[in-house]
Amino acid sequence: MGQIDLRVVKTKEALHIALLTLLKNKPLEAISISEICRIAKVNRGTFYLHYAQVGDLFEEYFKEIMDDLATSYHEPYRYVAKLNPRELNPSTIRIFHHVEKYKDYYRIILSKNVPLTYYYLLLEEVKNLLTGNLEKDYRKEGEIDLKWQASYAANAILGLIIQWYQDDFEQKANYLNEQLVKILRLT
Amino acid sequence: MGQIDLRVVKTKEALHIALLTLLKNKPLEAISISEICRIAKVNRGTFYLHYAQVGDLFEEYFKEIMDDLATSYHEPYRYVAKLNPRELNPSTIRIFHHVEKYKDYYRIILSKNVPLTYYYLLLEEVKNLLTGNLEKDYRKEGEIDLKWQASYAANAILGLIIQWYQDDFEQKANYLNEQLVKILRLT
DNA sequence: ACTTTTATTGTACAACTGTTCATTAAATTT
DNA sequence: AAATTTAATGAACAGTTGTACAATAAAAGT
Repeated sequence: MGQIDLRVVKTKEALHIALLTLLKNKPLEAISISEICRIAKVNRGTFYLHYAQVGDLFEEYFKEIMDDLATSYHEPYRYVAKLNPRELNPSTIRIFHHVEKYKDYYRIILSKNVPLTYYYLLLEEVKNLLTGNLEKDYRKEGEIDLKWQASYAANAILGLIIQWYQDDFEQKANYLNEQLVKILRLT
Repeated sequence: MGQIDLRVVKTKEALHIALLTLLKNKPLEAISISEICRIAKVNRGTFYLHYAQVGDLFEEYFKEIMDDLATSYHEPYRYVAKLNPRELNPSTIRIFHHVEKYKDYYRIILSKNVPLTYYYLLLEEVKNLLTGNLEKDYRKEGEIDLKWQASYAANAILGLIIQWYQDDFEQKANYLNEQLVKILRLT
C-alpha cells in the first residue's frame, strides 16, 4: 500500500544529491543530464523517466523555498498587511529575511542564464501572499482590478530583491526593510 | 576604409533572416544553431565566429526594441516625469504603447523558457528612463538611495507588463495607462 | 591589376541530447 | 514464498554542440 515505489524514491534522492553536489562548482545551466546521472550512478534513461530537463529536478527544491517564503510571510506577524502600498505593514517585509536565509538559491534563481520560469513562480507566490491580505477589502475598493494592483506591488518588491541580488546581497535584510518603508512612505 | 568587411555584413544578414523565419514557427529556445545555419546557408563554424548562442543573435533585435522604447518614452511628452510614484506623469505611460507595438517580440522576451537576460536588459532600460527624470531632484530627496527607488518603480511597471503578457495582451494600451494611474493615485 | 588580409568553408572529433526497446531486477501483491 | 508488476538498465541511433585546423575564396589595400 506504499504510495510510491521505493525504487523511485531512491533514484530521485540520488539525483537530488548529485545536483546539489554539482551546483557547488558550476552554474545550473552548465550542468548536463549526463553529468548528474554519472554522479548519481543512475542510468540516463531513468532520468528521463522522471524529468525532462535539469531544471525540472531543480524545481523540486524550489517548491520547498516557496513553502518557506509563505510561512516566513505569515508566521511572525498575525495582523494583516494591506496591498495598498501606503498602508503595507512590516509583515510584508519578512520576505527579505527569507531571501537572506536562502540567498544561495536566489543567486541561482536570479542568475541571467536561467529561464524565467522560476522568476514567474516566485512572482506568483508573492502575488498570492499579497492578495491573500487584500481579498477582504477587495469589494470595497472595487474599481481597480485586484490583478493589476497585485502584479504591480508584487513585482515592485521583486525589483528590490533583484537590486539586492545584483549587489550580491551585501546589505542586511533590515536595510531592505528600511528602504521599502521609505519608498512606501514617500508616496 | 569601410569599417566592416562586407562578408560579415552578408552572413549576419543571412543569419538574422533565418532566425526571423524560424521564429514564426517555433519558440526561441527550440531553435538550434544548426537549423539557423542550414537555412541561412552559412557554415556552422561561421556562426560561432560571430555569436556564441542563438540568444546572442536575438539580442541584436533586442537592442533595436530598446531604442524604440527610449524614444517612445521621451518623444511624445517633453515635460519631466518624476520617479516619485504619486507624481509620475503620463509620459511614463508611453511604455505601454511601445510594448503593444512590439508585442510579438515581448511574447518571446517574456516567455518562460527564455533566459532572464532579456528581462534584465529591459529592466535596466526602464530604470534608466525613470532615473533620467529623477536625477534633477535627487540631491533634494537624498535620504533614499536612488537605486532602490528606481528598482522598485521600474520593476513595478514591468509587473503590469508581465500581467498584460500573461493575458496575451488582450487589453488596449490605454487600459494599462488607466490602471497605472489608478494605482498611483491610490497611494 | 596584383597582393595581402581575413572571413568563410569543410572536415573531423568527443561529448551531450532525446528517444526507443528488449532485458534485468527490484518492489509490491497475492 | 511465489507470482506479478513495473522501475531501472544497457545498448543503440540520429541529431546537436563546441572546438580546431588546414584549405579556400572573397574583400580590402596598394
